[in-house]
Amino acid sequence: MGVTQTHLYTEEQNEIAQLAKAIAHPARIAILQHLIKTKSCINGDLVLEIGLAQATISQHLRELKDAGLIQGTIEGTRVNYCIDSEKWDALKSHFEDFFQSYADGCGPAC
Amino acid sequence: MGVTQTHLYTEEQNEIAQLAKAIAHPARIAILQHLIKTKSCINGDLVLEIGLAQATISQHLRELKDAGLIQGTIEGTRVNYCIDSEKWDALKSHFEDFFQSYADGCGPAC
DNA sequence: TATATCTATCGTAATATTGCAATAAAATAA
DNA sequence: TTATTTTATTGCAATATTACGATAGATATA
Repeated sequence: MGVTQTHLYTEEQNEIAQLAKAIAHPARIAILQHLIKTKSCINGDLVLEIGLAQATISQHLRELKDAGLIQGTIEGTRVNYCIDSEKWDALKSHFEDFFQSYADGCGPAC
Repeated sequence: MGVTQTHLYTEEQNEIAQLAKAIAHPARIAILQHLIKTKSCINGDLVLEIGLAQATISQHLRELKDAGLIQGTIEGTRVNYCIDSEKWDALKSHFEDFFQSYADGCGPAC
């Protein structure tokens, strides 16, 4: 128990859910918005910007990285993170399709 | 520890994250897609459609209800659930705005 | 080389989520 | 009234997430 039974669902359902989970934390939303605003940033910036510990920010960054939403390039002692535009577009169109599937309002039974 | 520090973030960031969390499970995606397809359905249908126990489905339905994404109307011994179109549109435009904010690709540092 | 800076990882604690059996609650049917 | 049907709730176990201090690793600077 306690573990999501992914085999019960379609690949699409699992993928949408996984992408949603990647952005299902306000710190990760804040990180993405900051990345969008500055177009590149480092872990240290985020520690000041957001009020979390360095280890926690690093953990959130890795989750976004694992989801493929961001990329990090090492620059000296720092790391420049930025949005992965391909994955971002994939996420975007996935959600657009999902939202688009509901268009005609509620059925007669409601 | 272990609890999300919502006070660190803007209301918008918390709201997007919360809505994302509501759809961050394949069972809930499957439920929403089924609701969209049939335009109304009941818990029992979903138990057959998805392979989860009745209690588990009921739990997921409540999470979607708590998020405001679905409504349930009692019909005899059954409950007709359907999408809440207002909240759906709110979710949609929230995500659209979020995705739209990233448009010009990666900055010079990447 | 020694020190400082920046990020990742490890270990740990607290809390949340997922899933199900058992049971309760509420309405219908016999 | 007494089943029957359908959904919600409770209680529990397993797993996942969130957060942070301590520490390791890697690079730059004195």
